[in-house]
Amino acid sequence: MSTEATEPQRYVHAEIEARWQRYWDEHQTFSTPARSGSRPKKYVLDMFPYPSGAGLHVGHPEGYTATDILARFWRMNGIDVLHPMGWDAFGLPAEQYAIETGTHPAVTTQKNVETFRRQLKSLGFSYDWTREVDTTDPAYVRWTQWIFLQLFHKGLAYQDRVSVNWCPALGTVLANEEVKDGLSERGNHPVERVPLRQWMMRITAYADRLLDDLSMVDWPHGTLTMQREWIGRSEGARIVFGIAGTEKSFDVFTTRPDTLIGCTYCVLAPEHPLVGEITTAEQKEAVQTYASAASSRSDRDRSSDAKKKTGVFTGAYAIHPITGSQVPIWVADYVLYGYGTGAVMAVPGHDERDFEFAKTFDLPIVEVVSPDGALHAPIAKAFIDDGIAVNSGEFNGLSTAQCKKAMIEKLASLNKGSARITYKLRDWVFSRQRYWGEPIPVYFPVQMEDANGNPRSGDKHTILYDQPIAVDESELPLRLPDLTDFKPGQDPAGPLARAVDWRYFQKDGKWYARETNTMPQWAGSCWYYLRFTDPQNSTVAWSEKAHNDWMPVDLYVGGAEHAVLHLLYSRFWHKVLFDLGHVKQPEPFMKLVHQGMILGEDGDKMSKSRGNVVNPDHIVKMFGADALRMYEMFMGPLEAVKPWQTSQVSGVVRFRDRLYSAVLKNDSAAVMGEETKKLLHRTVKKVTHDIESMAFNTAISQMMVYVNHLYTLTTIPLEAVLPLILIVSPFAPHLGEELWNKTGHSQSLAYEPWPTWDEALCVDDVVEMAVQVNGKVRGKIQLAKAATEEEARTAALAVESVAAFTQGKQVKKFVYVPGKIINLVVG
RNA sequence: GCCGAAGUGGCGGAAUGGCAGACGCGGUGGACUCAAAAUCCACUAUCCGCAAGGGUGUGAGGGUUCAAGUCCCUCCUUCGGCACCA
Repeated sequence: MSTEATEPQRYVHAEIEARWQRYWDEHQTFSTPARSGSRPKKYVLDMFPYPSGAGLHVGHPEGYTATDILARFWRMNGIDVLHPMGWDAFGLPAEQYAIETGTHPAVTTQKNVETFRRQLKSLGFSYDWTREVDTTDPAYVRWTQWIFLQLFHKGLAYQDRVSVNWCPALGTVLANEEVKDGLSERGNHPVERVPLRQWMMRITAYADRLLDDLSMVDWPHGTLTMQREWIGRSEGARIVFGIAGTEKSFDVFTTRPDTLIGCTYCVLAPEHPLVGEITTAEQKEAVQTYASAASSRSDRDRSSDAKKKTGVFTGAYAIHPITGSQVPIWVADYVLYGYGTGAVMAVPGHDERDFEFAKTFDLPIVEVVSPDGALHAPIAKAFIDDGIAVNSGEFNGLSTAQCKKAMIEKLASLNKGSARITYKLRDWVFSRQRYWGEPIPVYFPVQMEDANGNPRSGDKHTILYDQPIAVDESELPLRLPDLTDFKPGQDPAGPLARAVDWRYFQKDGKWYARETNTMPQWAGSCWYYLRFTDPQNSTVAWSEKAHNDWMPVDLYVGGAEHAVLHLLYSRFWHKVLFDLGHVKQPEPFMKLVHQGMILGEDGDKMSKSRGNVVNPDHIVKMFGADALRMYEMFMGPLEAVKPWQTSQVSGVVRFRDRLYSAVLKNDSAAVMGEETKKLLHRTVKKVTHDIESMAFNTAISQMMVYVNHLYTLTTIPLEAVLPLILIVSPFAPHLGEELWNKTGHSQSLAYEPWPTWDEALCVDDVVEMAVQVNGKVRGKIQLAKAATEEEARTAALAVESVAAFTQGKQVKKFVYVPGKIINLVVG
């Protein structure tokens, strides 16, 4: 026999990985099983990507590898797994590219999807590719529009004129969170505030349920907090203030009704409709100037110089609902029109902002809550904590909690107020003035000036936006018209307004106009997890059976950047669908995990401009898909933010190659020694537990320990490596399949039962224990776990290195924790 | 400012209150080789010491405990999120 023949073969990743990927494709290894009901299921979901032109980024495979490991692990545990992938493919970049080059967004999208699919396939993920969905596919859009209509029919989708962030350069409205310092987050174009007709989603109707049902899900603590904060429920009171000399009144919202007696002035938001009505002639000019200046500034600008308080007196006075005294009414932009009632009662003694404002404009400050019941005038700073009511007449002496209650009762009896709950959460601006989104399936009657006119040829007409008509479900999907010019233009109606043949149509001799706004990118991602259960269904969005088979999502993995918006919008739609009976659980995502961001080698966020982007194609080519997968899992805890280091990849490459050649050296006749057997069982146990708790880095480390041990053996028994092949396979599936095949198996290991362990082999009867003297390790002993305290003491004192420190001293205390530690306290 | 997460060798990181630094990268030495690469083996927190051994050490300072990276208090730094929410 030649030396070459006995030399273990090298692991040629390019050839082996391509071969197994082909095998999985040809054998449909990962097609989703038909559910019979007798086996448990797991729905393992990744946040699907936006297929950008830049292709996959090393950040993507991090979460995808984590879910793939669990999907493969659960299959091997006899669980039916749904593990799909798709594309969140509407969005601004494709449209921007279309504007620049004239290439249709559908063409760009298709090309990008192909790149993403090829790249994901090259990583060996066990997705069921027959379930792929694409949010831009008319067969998908159809059902997004269908869900919109359900919301519309329930009165949850409505039109309103709202002051929005209009970006003329992008020709679209941006969400507050998409605007940074008066510029658009994408492209840095200037943004202005203008009132526009918009489609809104009444998410506020679901505020309490969105808040309460967070108790039903297993999500990261921080994400739950962020959602709660975003909803921002706050309990307080609505209080009515009359306006002196008129019949008019206004409501304020306060969380501190107990401080009402200390109210020395009121403040209206500049946008408040009463401002124009109550301002006196002398103050008119100043107020108008102030209000118009405030309205032209963005929310962000208005809040950026929050420290400096500005405002103008209206000349009008409000009547205090309890004392009947008159307090001045001011206008100031620290009061937000969009929150509460857009008006506040100012209690400078007990609110920091009111205090600053009162100081600036020399308004009176009264103490009505005291920390100790005594009086402290003048007050040096606002006392905002709970205390005891003072200077409050009949309420004096009450605690803050008692006083709140008493004040609300008093107000109610006077018909001047009531308990009230307010939310920070606002309704969702749902329309976009863009081309590349789902058309909103609504149309409006058109009134022609000349009854024989044709709106398509520009004859004068009026669109009756207040009479929206839903497109009939049978006509869905309402497709986008083909355009060649995607430029946004001046018209806030968006590019679709130019497709006049599409926009205007006749029915029964009357003209109608389609809605030219489109849906936001969130729409498609709000319900894709439902479509994955039944992606090809052409009669319903998903069948009841498909829903029952797979919902809810058991594990959802994605970036923390979606902690609020995507997850909140998605939960909102889900709850609406729940109320309509289309889904059966109130919450869609049971367990949520955020993978941490992967930074560049320089420790900065990866970005093209920094030039620190790592392309997964390059890593796969150099080291192989299994190496990339294992490296990303070995880098550190999944949730942690961590820097990429290409030099570290060689560690997992060596591990893979050592494992490969150790297995190939196996001897089927050899029997495991006791030490090997114990370590194998412990390794299987630890890897199993670590996968379940998603501690992939320590699972890999344990397998490395085991492989290192195999290298100390002169012969490696086959029985010592078979379980190893199985437990490494979720991490390195190509390696697993190759070795499973080379150890005489003709079938894929994808459904091979997961190895078990013998607990008895995982515990030692005799352990090495450290012996401490005054907390410092001074020696080691071998001791039975069952040893008595007396045996332990004798053994410990017999150790020479220990005796050196106890010599001539008295043992004041003897600490013995069996199997853990011995500590001699001497003095 | 508020909320959240985190600070451990040269680097990534590990450690149910019980021997800090598993595992990996890098480094040093050795084996193999004509030589190199690859591979294999050993060592590798730091200070004093020829060694045996000892001292110090988990962002800083206190505390609880026989015992603290881990629990408590004060502070510093970094990252992420929110930001006049009445």
